[in-house]
Parts: sequence; structure tokens; C-alpha cells
Amino acid sequence: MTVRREQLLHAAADLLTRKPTSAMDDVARAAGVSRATLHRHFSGRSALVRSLEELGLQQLTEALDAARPEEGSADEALRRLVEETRPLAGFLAFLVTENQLFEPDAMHDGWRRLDTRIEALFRRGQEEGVFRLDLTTAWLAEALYALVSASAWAAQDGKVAARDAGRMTVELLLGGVRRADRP
Amino acid sequence: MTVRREQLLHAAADLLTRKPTSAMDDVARAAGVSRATLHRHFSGRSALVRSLEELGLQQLTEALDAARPEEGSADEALRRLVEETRPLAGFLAFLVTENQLFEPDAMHDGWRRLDTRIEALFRRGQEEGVFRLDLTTAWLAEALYALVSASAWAAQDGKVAARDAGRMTVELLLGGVRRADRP
DNA sequence: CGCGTGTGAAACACTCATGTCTCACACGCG
DNA sequence: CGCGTGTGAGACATGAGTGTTTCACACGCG
Repeated sequence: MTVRREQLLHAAADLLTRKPTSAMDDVARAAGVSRATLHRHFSGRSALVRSLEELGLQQLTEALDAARPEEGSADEALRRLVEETRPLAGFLAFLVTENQLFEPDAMHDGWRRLDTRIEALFRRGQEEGVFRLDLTTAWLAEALYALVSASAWAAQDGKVAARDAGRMTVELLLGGVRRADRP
Repeated sequence: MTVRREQLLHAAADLLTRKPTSAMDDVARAAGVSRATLHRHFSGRSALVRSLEELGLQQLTEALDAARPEEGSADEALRRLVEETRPLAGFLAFLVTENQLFEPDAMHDGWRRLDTRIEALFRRGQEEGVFRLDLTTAWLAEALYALVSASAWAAQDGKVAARDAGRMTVELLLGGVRRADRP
């Protein structure tokens, strides 16, 4: 019974999303394999995490593709982006935290590419006069990551209903907390 | 030369804010004491982290007091809150991450009290018709933590100028990314 | 059937952070 | 001066997580 590498990756992502401090032993058990088999596919924890980063980047890139950030109004494009990113929110939170804890300098090129595309969406919104000009696109991209991650944690803690998390995220991001209809 | 406990705490906070994975050895060296001395004041790493949590909660509570959340418009109160919280942003990010990684269930009462007061500010804004009603106060509090933390990281990574971080945070939180002057 | 591949279980050594202890030294103070 | 307190340096034991290896077994396939 050949265990596929991708199966292991997804199981690891699931577990580490819920419990980021899990040991390799726990990861193996969660994937339904022995530690030896896990180690045959990933030479160590760092290798596993790096592969998870690849997986996350790939999934995020697909989500970004699916959101078609160049189409329609920037408003709607951002809505679609959050919507597509939502299923990955917990996993994204894990990756962001992991990235924050280690390698403060070396950043994977994939993140840079992703940032570039996301910032392009915000810049388009600014150039089309839909988005504010006094917030840098770099900050907006960071804020997007932060809010999506926070929504995943809030949902996991029961502070926000899971089905509201996406709306809460995108509404805050788009319109802020101030009522638009009152000056 | 009696080393004061508070000195150690502040040194530990400084270091762990920059490098959350630092070992007790590093903390001791950063504080200018030996590991033995550090251990005489804090019986272990968990004790140190718990004390740091206390310190952080105390500082945040002071920041909240200084912001006078009941005074003036909710807008301005939120501005003051972010302003007062800004110096603690990095430390707050550390505490939030630490809390997220461990003890998924047991939450310190201090956080609950803090949450309550912050949510009260948002609720006041809602009742006064200044803030939107379709975002729960629990979510807004989470978003506040997330954005303040994100601003600290972004500043540390050089993605946002340090002197802009506060404004970026509060502007996004208050007004979102959409231009208010265009429908 | 016999073979090779992939796996599980277990044992093992290694690393690292941690917790603990000892001892010598410096300093303040009576 | 002599004493006590607090400290630094270092040695040591411990435990957890990890990396590695061995061996037996189950399965698919020729």
C-alpha cells in the first residue's frame, strides 16, 4: 500500500493547523502512518515544513487565480479573493506564524510573488479611484493576511460563527468599522 | 548587586518580542545575568512566560486607561487606543502568538477583562450610531489585536515605515480600504 | 510460488533546552 | 575585619523530540 506523499502533506497540514506544536510522532499518527514512513517521505521536520509551505503557496496561488483579481471592480475582486482564501485561512495562519517565528530574513520567493499579485489588486483599486491612496499596498497585503488569519482563529475559538467569518473579514477590510452612511 | 525582577522581565520581553524562540540562556544573557540568577527569579520558562503575560496585561490595561475609551466620540477613542497600544504592539504580537500556540482552552481572566472593555468601546460606537452594526464586537476586538500585531511585524520587516504604522492601523480599522468619498 | 517493494514496530544514539546543584567570588554592612 | 547575601561560572542529570537503523511482515505481481 503505497502511501502518497500528498496524502501525508494534507494530513500534516490539517493537524498542524489545529495544533502547530505537534511532534513528528503526532503528525505520523494523524496521517495513519508510522514515524519511519513519514521520515521516508520527508527527511525531517524542517523538510516537512518546507513542503507544507510549498503546498500552501500552491493552494494560495490557485485561490488567487480562481478569484480573477483583474476582473471587474476591485471591490468585487477583493471579495472573491477573501472568499477563495477562506478555506485556507487556518492553514494560512499556521504558515504565517511559522514564517514569523523562524527565518526572519530569508523569505520564500513564492510569498514575494504572491505579495506582488495581491498588491497589484490593491494598486488597481487605487488607480481606479475605488481604494484609498493613503494606505500603502504593502500594508494592505499584510492586513489581508492578518485579518484572514485572525478570522480563522476567531472561528476556531468560537468567537465568531464560522459562516460569518468571511463576511466579517471582507467587510472590515473594505469598509472599516465606521458607518459609511453617517459622516 | 541585587537584580530586580522587573528588570529581568523587561529584558525578556524585549528579546522575546524580537526572537520568540529564544532559549532561557539567551534571555539570561540579554538581561545581563547568568542563567542561574534568571532561574532564581523565575522557576522555569513557563513561569517566565506567565509573568510576561501578567506584565503585558498590566501594560495593556494601563494603555487602555490612558486612552479613556469612554470619553469623546468612539472614533477618537479608538484612535487614542491604537495610539496608546502602539508601543506595546510587538510585545502584544508575541503574547498573542504564544497564547495561540499553547493553551487553546484556558484563557487568562485578564484577557477576558480586556476584551470586555474593548468590546464595550465598539458597542458604544455602535449604539451611538458611529460604528457599523453588522460586525460583532468580538470580531472587532480580534481584528484590533490582529492589525496591531500585524503592524508591528510589518514595521519590523521594513514593509511599513515605523512612524506610519499607527496611522495605517487605525485608518484601516476605522475606514477600511474603500474610499469614503466615492460610492 | 518466489520476489521486490513498502510498511510498522521497535530500539538506539544524538541533540538541545531545561532544571538542578555546587562552589567560589564580590559586595555591602555591622 | 568577618559575615551574609546575591551572583557567575560551570558541571551534571533529565526529558523530549528527533534522526537513524534494523528486522519482520504484508502485499502486489510476474
